[in-house]
Amino acid sequence: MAKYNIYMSNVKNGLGEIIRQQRVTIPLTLQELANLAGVSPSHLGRIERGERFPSARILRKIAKPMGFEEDELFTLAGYLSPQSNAVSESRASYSGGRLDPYVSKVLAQEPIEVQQAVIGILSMLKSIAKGMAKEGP
Amino acid sequence: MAKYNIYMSNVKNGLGEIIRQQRVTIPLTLQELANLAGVSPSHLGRIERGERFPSARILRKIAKPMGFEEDELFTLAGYLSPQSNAVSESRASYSGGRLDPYVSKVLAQEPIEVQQAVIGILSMLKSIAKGMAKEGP
DNA sequence: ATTGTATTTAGCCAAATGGCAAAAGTCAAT
DNA sequence: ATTGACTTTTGCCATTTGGCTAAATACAAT
Repeated sequence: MAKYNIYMSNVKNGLGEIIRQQRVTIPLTLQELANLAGVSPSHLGRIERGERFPSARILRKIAKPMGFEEDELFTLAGYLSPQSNAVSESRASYSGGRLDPYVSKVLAQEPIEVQQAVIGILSMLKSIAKGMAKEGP
Repeated sequence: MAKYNIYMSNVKNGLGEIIRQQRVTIPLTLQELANLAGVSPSHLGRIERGERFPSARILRKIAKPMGFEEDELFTLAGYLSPQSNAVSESRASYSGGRLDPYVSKVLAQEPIEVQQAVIGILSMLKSIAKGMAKEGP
């Protein structure tokens, strides 16, 4: 019987499973990911099978090798801030590289293809707008 | 001088600042959030000023009182899985309530208003599509 | 089957987390 | 100014994390 089963019991260990699934489909070995992330492979292994709860620091470290920019995993950040800061900055509109949480929530409801179609449309609109700007308003 | 400044030095403590900002704009006191989340206020305080790195377990706990469903904060999950499982499920296209990370990345580059305009357009398109479906293909 | 190599898991323990209780600020009302 | 109620920070320390090393386990190739 495992030692730290307090949390393993009914929690179904979502995060660990997801990380492992992601790592395997990349694909990477524990050691490779460990090197890329600067974390020990044994610790990663234990995280994946739910025997450890990684700190935010560790999550940060593994985010990039898993396919994301520095703390994009903590777009959380954006996620954590429904109405507050991002919009109320001095330069009123720059997103600071974060995704508005409401936008995110709505989009997440849609099928993947729709999500991707949306940004396809966006890029078309932008290119059109660019063309218009060249001609003048 | 603070004691645990190893990480405070050049990291600019993104996560802590964001959490505090979010908490204050809700608004909640440390104690209130602590009660709601089932975490000690002192620990929360230290997290906010970057003296501690919260574990994933703690992040989960504070996510809901900050305004999100159970582990929505760990839409991370969705975030962590660029091409793998979400799409390759049997029901080919349902997003599972997660946001495609590429989509997220692209959108996050845009100003907040653009992000919101995008979902505005999406909802228009959907309502149009709905109307068309009623008439027949 | 056996050897060799790559990958994962377990043992150990220094270092960090996270809770509790007490101290230090804050601030309004008297 | 002082009291009082409320919020944040600090000191302390049991528990947990996370790295290092060694032991299992998996898996080819011979």
